[in-house]
Amino acid sequence: MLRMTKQADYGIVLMTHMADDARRRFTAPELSAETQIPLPMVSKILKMLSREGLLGSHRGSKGGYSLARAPERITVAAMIAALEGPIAFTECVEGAPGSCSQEAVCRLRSNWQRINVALKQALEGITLAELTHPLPPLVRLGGGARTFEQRI
Amino acid sequence: MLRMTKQADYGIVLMTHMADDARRRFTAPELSAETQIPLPMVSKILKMLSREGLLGSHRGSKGGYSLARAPERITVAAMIAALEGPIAFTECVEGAPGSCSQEAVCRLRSNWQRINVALKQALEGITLAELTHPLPPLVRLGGGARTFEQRI
DNA sequence: CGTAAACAGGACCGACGCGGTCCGGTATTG
DNA sequence: CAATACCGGACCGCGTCGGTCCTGTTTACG
Repeated sequence: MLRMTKQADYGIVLMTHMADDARRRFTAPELSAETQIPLPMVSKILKMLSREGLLGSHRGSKGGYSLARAPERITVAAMIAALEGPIAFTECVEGAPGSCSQEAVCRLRSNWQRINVALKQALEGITLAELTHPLPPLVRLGGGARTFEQRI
Repeated sequence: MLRMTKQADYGIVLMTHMADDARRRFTAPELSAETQIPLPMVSKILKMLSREGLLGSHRGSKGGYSLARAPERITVAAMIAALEGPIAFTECVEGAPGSCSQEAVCRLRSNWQRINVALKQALEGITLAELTHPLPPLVRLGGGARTFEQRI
């Protein structure tokens, strides 16, 4: 568990595919054929990404979608947030203060927030450009527990 | 989104409460009263944690649950895993090789695995003992993006 | 100017999992 | 033997996810 939705997964597959030819304009049918993801799904996801400003869209015949920014400037965090809302480990992290009845006495909240921030920053540290490399030489995630043993 | 289930959330609240008095034996009704979590829910969660070996249980009158190990030796990762299964960002990370049709051509898998490992290690780096401190002096998560910019 | 291609918006739907409850059984204490 | 408490599992409503479809509207091209 603790996994992201299939929509976000698909979305990242689509974006990665588009990043291979960053200036090209892709139609939904093309992307469906090239990624094997069913067309209606592709269409739905591209619409969301476009609405969220990660893709530019051009209507009409010869229309299609293209990356709104260079792949280096699109983070994994942004894609996930666009497709499944803000990244929040627990309800109390996401909600406005007061949404949790235990808030006053809950010692966990600050911990969750830290974990959440760390996860978010990890995902913000990975760009679409880096995803295009099968075994990226620089993935901004430490490989060992040591990496996380830092004082705040 | 990208959040853990309420069961895991509750479970960690319960465990944290128990860690306050690590050698005490708690009954489900007691814990329900002390945490405001409905009894049937508490009962269900404690059963799971016990089955997974994080709690010891004693039946009969004067029975109850107690921590199976010292709070320093119980990680957040273990609790989450016990309550909502293995930590897996995407299906392809969790499933046996072959479960994803795109596997051969998918360049993303290795990236997901790294992200997953990093997340897992972050959660493994936090112990129940640390959760009992409202603002723990040492939470094993970097506070800045720099922390993650390390070569593997 | 008409037609085809393609995006836009949103309704719609089935299925599954989550959150939550309840019950019958068994072990332990006194 | 009675009370307490864990154990296993059935059960259920409801929301969300995954997925489809339909009705516009915009644009290119002949």
